[in-house]
Amino acid sequence: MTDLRRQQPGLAQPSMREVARHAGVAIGTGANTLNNPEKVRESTRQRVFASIDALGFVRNDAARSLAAGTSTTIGLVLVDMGNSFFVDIARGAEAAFRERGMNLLIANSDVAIEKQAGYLEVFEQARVAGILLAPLDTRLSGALRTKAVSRPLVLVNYASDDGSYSGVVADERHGGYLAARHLLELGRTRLVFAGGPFKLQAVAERLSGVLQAVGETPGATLQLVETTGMNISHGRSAGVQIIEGSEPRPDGIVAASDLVAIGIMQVLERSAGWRIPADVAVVGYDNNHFASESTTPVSTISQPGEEMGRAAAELLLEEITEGPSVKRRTVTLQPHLIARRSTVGDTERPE
Amino acid sequence: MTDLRRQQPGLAQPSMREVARHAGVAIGTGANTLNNPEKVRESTRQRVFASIDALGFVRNDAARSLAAGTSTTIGLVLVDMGNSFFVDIARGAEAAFRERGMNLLIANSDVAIEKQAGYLEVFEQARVAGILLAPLDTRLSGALRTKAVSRPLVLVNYASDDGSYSGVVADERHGGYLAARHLLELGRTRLVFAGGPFKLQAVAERLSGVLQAVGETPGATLQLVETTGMNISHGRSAGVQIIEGSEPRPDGIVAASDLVAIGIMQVLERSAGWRIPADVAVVGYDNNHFASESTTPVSTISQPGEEMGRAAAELLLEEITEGPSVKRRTVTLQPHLIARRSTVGDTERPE
DNA sequence: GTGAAAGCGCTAACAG
DNA sequence: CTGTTAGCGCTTTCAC
Repeated sequence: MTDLRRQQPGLAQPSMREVARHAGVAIGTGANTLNNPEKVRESTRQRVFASIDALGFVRNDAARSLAAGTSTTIGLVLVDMGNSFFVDIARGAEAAFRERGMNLLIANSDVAIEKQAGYLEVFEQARVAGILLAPLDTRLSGALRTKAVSRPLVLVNYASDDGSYSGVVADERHGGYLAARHLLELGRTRLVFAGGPFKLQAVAERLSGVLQAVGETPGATLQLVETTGMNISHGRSAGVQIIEGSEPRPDGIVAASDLVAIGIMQVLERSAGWRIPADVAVVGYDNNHFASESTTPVSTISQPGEEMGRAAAELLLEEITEGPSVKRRTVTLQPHLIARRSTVGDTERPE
Repeated sequence: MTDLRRQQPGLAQPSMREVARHAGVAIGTGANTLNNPEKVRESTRQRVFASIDALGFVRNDAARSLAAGTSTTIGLVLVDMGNSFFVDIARGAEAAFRERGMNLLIANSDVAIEKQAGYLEVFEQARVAGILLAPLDTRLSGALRTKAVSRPLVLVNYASDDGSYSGVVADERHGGYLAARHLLELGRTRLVFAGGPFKLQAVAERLSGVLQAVGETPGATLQLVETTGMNISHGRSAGVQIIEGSEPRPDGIVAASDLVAIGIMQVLERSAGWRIPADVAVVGYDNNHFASESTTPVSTISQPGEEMGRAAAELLLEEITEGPSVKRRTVTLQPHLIARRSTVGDTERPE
């Protein structure tokens, strides 16, 4: 720790044998110093650590995990590192593993199914202690069935269709319900749901929650605007459709993502001069970090990303500890509403 | 590939020995089938692959890398996965390594020096082929000098103070120059530079570029507003300072980050009613993904993140290939200006 | 082409 | 407590 020397990069690493010889002990004692310090006399330990420092020894983890048959690293295959929701998941999982002394290594599959498969195999081959997978919305089955998956594996943001993996998901339906309910409670009755494609499971569930809320409210109506994606540009075209839509004008919009919400708001305000939230209130989804940062902060449904990461980590640790006989299950976490100016106007003061 | 069976998770993995026995060949032949296919007769190879499939064999990479003394994975220690600039770097590096058949594993140090040190050690112990480090702006030296770093290591977004590591950086000074130059060319003469703290190297360099541009322009003036950080809230307080600042009003603002720019814009528009860009034009920095997505898209200096990742990957591959004798160097990449509505108004149509 | 054998660096008994 | 030893699963000569 106090030693500031730096190894010449590329030099051969000293082995435990060399450390042991340098310290004048047997190799087994050297190993015990690292793994079972209580089994080693204080003075011996000091000597060994001194040698470790002096030689710049770094334990070879490939050898360690080969011999011990265990690993202390966890692999996380993330569908999209550019999405703050998944970054939150990673952060939550990392914290949970860190508390157990385990390390989280992340691979970015970048919405490419073959990268996802490739990194799963990398982690398999590395014999990590376990794998966390935040997969693409579609075609998970293909990815997982193509190759043998023999490490403990837990899904995040995806429910295993056949119950063969534990997983953590957010209650999308409830999120949609919350969003619509919020608008209805503000007195809005002519709602629009915008997003898509509807075949995406998450979108379909959010919509079903919206439908439930609308159904519960006499006099409330719902218009559907399906988009081909969930980005800001899709939001813009949804905005155009809304403007050109039938009378009477909607007074509340549930967007299936914050990006869609922002795109819609830009078009409604700029092209049509609609005031937000006076003329129309807008709720987004995801609590993307910029949703609070746009000029009109967007009310949104916040996904419990960090909690989901933590919960997934707990499930995986369970599976690692208890072995394959563990009871597989899916944990559902609740999202919550964050009301901002796009629905409640200036009454809500951005902190 | 065509086999849909799935291993019981947790079952013992078959070894090459078992595969070889199953295929009726010697273990050495099994290894050759995988590593030197040309040395194995076609029919034998087929048999071995069939056994691999049948048994669900997954090569143990710990054993492989221990025996071979080489690895095919690269470690990337990222200071902040939540920052799209660093995500771009990761993406660029990943692509470059992928082309060489290497895998990129990412660790998020999350702006915590001890996590950075911890993950560096994880990668060291794993004997990865090389390490890419996007460190904290400050105190790099401490992190790297505390522990022996013996794997090839290349820095991203940081220049090694003593030239002992290769690295890739963006030309911050030029970025600052571009931002100020843009405002000056639009006829703005009373500029403000907002951001901070100024002791951050990147901020200081951006400022120096701004100073140069202002210095080159007769009649142009510059006012400094130092913030304690680079988030949106810091931008808001900078906005307040600007409003309360001395007459005459500034007509152009260079913010040291997009977040600061957005915070400033929110305050100026909402609290003071200044029109952007009519009264005051604002340039941000970083091209954060939401900069283009806010209601008034923010002109910005775009960091060449992906290119930096690629370049860093190339440097690291060089170092891995040529060994420690390789000539260390720092590659500087140029940022570029993206003009959006916050400076050029509606003449620039957001696509 | 194929097979046998010697480690890679470490862990985990077990014997002193 | 300390030292010895037998592998972990794979790569890699080197004979056959």
